[in-house]
Amino acid sequence: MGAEGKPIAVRKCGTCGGGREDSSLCGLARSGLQSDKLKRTHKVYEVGQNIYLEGDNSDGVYCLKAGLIAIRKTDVNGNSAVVRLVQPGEAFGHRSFLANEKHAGTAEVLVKSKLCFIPKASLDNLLAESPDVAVRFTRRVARDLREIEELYLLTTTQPVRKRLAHLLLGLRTRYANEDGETDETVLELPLSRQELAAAIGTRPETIARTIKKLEEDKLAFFKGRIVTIPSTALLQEDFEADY
Amino acid sequence: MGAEGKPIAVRKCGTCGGGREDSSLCGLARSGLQSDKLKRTHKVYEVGQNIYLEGDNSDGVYCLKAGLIAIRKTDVNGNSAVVRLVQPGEAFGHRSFLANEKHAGTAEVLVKSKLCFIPKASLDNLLAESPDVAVRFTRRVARDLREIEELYLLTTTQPVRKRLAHLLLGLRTRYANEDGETDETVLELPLSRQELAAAIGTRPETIARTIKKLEEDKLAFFKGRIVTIPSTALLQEDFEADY
DNA sequence: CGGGGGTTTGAGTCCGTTCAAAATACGTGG
DNA sequence: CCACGTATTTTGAACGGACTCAAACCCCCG
Repeated sequence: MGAEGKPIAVRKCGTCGGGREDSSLCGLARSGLQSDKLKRTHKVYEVGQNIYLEGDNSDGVYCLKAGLIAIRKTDVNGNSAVVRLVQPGEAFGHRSFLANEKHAGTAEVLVKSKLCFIPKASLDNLLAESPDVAVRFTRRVARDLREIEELYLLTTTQPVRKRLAHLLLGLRTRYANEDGETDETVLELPLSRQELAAAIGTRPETIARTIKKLEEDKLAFFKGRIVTIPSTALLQEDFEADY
Repeated sequence: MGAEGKPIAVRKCGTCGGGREDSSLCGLARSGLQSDKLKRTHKVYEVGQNIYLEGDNSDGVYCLKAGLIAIRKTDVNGNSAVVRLVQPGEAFGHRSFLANEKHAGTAEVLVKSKLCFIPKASLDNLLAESPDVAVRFTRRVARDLREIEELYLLTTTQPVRKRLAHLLLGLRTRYANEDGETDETVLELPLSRQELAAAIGTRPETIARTIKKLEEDKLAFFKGRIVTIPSTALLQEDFEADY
């Protein structure tokens, strides 16, 4: 009954930005049910706010429209790690909903964010009526799983320099101004140095020193939050190098 | 329409061992479909064999009945990390099936293993007919996701000593002979030192040295694969300590 | 009894951390 | 718009955990 038979196109949710393919919860939801049964609310959060805390009950699923969110896990001793960066077009909070568990991490706003929220109840209806959507959700989580396994491998085996290069290359897609001609890329970091450090699992001091090295090697230049990469190909090369 | 309405009890698959709750693919499958539509095959693998390789197409899902499997991811430079240890009663290979992707890791047999295999085709039927089962699968992956996030946090923030203590504590449940009286635990490690090292993301030399330290502190004693833990409470305490 | 892989030990190095101080950027009120 | 106070970032120096390389050791198997 729910949804059309063929896979719901990889579509963005209303005003959702570029979006990671197939992650769009909003688009997903809207194609599954009539919008009258699907209560979506929209919210705006300022930098530094938390959308939910580790240990909170899951009350629904979020989809980021604009801004930047970090999902951070903390242990009993206060150590913490940023487990994921949520970029516009991506969903978050879905893991706990799907597992029927409390939130396993805190969602912190790094950049003023607009997001839409679909309450648990709506989603339950949606899932019950539209098996299609369930499959889609499952894929989403299965991919999240692969992604964090990759992050785990990267973080446990590569030095900070490579992890930073990797992050820059990843951010480039969304925040860059590529110069069609020269392969030079200018991007505005959506993160502070501290956040940069947390995102790759190191300290701010190390970030500063690593940045300096990258500049010495002319792979990237940092002026505040503006990063200039003379050649992404070169940076990529450095990232892949086996030194 | 398949399956009874209420949640299929958290049950073990036939001969599957203790099993992690709700992970039992076999039990899951059996309650969803008649066994004639569900083709399960049983296989035995020797130490050192690979059940599937990173990059292989997913052809179905496995459930470990006895033995021990490591899921290892490798990058382009040959660096690798054990992303998960599969213990009896647990499913593996399901991520790729659910995401409809190629295997993202290699399944290596660490201890002679018996397992059952449910081919893709059977599972597709199962999922199509029994939404219940789909939900269950989704939960499974959602929990896998939480677990590896926890591993990520542990590995990026804690020194080898703690990670080793954590692994011992985890293995204890399944492989230990607890002494009801004294809190002393004796367990036979299902892994070699090399595998121990891989499992916590370090080198064999570091494992050897760390073992020595644990023995100096009288927290655990190693004779070959036999580990004696005078007090799991003490070991746990050391693991949680904030030094 | 002689390999041969796995494990342990030793020495030296390196990357990243910690602690502390200096420099810079930032926001707020005057 | 400037000045000030605060927070962030950068720099420096020293430490330390884990790694590398290499050799010795051990245990299991043939």
